[in-house]
Amino acid sequence: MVQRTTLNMADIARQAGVSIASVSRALSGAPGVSPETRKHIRSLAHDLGYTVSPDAARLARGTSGRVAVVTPNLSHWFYSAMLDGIVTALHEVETDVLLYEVKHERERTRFFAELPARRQVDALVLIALPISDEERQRLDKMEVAVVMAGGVLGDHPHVRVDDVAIADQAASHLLVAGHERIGLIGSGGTWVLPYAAPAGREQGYRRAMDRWGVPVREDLVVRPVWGTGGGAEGMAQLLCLRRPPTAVVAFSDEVAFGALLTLRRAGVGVPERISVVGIDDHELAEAFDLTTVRQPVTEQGVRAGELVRQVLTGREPEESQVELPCRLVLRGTTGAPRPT
Amino acid sequence: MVQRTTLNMADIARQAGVSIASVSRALSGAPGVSPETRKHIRSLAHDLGYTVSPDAARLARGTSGRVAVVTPNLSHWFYSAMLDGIVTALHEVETDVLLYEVKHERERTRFFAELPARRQVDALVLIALPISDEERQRLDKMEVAVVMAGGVLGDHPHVRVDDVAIADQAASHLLVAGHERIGLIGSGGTWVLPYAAPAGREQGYRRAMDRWGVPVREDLVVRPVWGTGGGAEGMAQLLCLRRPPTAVVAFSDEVAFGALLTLRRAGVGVPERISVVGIDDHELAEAFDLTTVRQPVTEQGVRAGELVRQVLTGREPEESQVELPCRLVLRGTTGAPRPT
DNA sequence: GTGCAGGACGCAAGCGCTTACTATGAACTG
DNA sequence: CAGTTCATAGTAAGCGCTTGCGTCCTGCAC
Repeated sequence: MVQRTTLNMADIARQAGVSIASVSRALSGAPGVSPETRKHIRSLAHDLGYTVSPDAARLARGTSGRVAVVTPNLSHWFYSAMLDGIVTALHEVETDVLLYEVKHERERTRFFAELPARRQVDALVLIALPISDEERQRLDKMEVAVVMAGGVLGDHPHVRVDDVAIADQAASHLLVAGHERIGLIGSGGTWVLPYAAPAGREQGYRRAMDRWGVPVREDLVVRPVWGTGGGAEGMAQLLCLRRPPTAVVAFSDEVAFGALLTLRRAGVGVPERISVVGIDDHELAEAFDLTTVRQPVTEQGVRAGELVRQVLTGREPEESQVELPCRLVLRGTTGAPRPT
Repeated sequence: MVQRTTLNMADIARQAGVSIASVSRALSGAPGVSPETRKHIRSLAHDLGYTVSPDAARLARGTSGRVAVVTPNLSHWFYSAMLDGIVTALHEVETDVLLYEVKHERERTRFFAELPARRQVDALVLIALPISDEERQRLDKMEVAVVMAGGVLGDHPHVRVDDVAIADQAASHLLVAGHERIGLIGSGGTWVLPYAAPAGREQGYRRAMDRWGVPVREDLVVRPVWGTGGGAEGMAQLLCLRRPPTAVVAFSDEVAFGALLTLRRAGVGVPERISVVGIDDHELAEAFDLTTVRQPVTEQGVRAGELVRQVLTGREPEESQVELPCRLVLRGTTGAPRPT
């Protein structure tokens, strides 16, 4: 026997001198109560500090007004900026967010295995999380709506940027400036399931080079592990070459930061000797004075949140596969190649 | 009438040829069912992909196994690293996390006003969120457990670092190296309710100076707005002085990053001409080669998560006011003052 | 053989809501 | 003035679970 501890809908009903049903209707906005009654009940509820129990409501109604957001990582800028957008958008429509972090392969497997337990949510937002076919099938079989933020997942609604185009822009910028020996610090991909971005971005780099008729020198393409450390290492690798590149495209800003660190330590002038362009426009890119191609991360999150809302509202969203534009942000780490 | 869409406990009961009560007991681990029956029911439930509805369980039982985490900001490193720790710790004990972001004063007010609605959670974790007295009282009156992560809140359990000590360490490092003209880039505090860190850190700076008998020159103390931009501006301000400092303590690493940018642009050698020390050990501090005082952020989150668990388990935590140690991380932005 | 303890299980009363259905009376219509 | 209509309000049947209590049965002591 659990001690009754909070106010009840019945308490409100009693005090207002109406039935529980009326209270429910008044509070939920459903029709069937006169404006005055509604107002009276509402103000009473407010004064008493009463609010409808979401759990009971969910049980009775069948939907929870709750959404789960699943992210592979919380402490990295990209994911948290995305999350920020999602939460902001969802907050506006009074939708609660349940947060799940699945860092490792194992956790992911487990998460999807336990997914049925999560039927406490109406929808699932995946932040750039790659999943296996089997997991996708499980998802499809469930009655939750699924939205992908920062990627693609079958026919589910999604929001993302064009990774190929984004890297193409980065490389093109260097090509336009006259660079030819352009390196790429890509990503080693230590994941079991591949994230979409690395492959797409490498492809974009190659596409741009192709278009300009500049052959890709494979020794200028390195793939260290992801992150600042990897960037530093990758850059070091490139510096060891007989003829280092005059410019590099970094797979992401974080990688570029690492590359810049190596260059600074090596006493290599940026952009005099080597130009560096990143991808993402990390919140600290400006502090590094890094030229980069900006992808609107928080906005992607917001859009994803809106997609969720639309899907939940029932009406099929006008446009459920959103692709946001990216654009070059010129700062101080790129310039023309030094005349030989 | 909502269409029954998922499996029911009744479905399982029927198939297993037992009563609903037995299924509930078998699945929840409660006593009262024979080991064989339990096993049978469990495997059946597993095969059918059935899981107990958390909502119904909560309704019937009165507790939700859900915790709300409230943060003023999601996209900044500090908060998301903290969140990361909290989520990780809570994930281990199967506690779901509801996430709330309250960016502005107004949202905060609203959040606390609506708090009763949140009785869907068993506990509340506040990430370094300053709240008003009135709000605190509301909190105290509610039956939720409250844990503060990265700060103090009345007698509630909390995890944090000593901001005074942390800034003291930063300044001392410079003093030991022989600096005397040490600037402070603090924080302007545009918040209505003051965050604890700024004041504490400024105090720590002053304490260290005092201890070394070095008078604080007020013109060397600037308080721009928080963040990288503020840091850049604050540093610029200091550079304008007739005699700029030979070293600066930045209120946080992000501020230090901005300061470094200004110095680089101004062509001022770091640390030859000016040393810079930050506070926090931001995930990118290493990329900036920034000397800083490290505070264990994610770990604070983890500890906060553990506090929640303890509080929820009922047993009063052995130690509910945790203060984690910080330590200087030497990197390349500090050195001895240049001999005059 | 009788009595009793105790384990395994079913019954049924909620938990706090939503909502289909029904009742009531006021406002209209012809 | 009877006959309708319609807005408002109440009744009560669940939603899917937990749990106190009662029942039954087996095993054992006397």
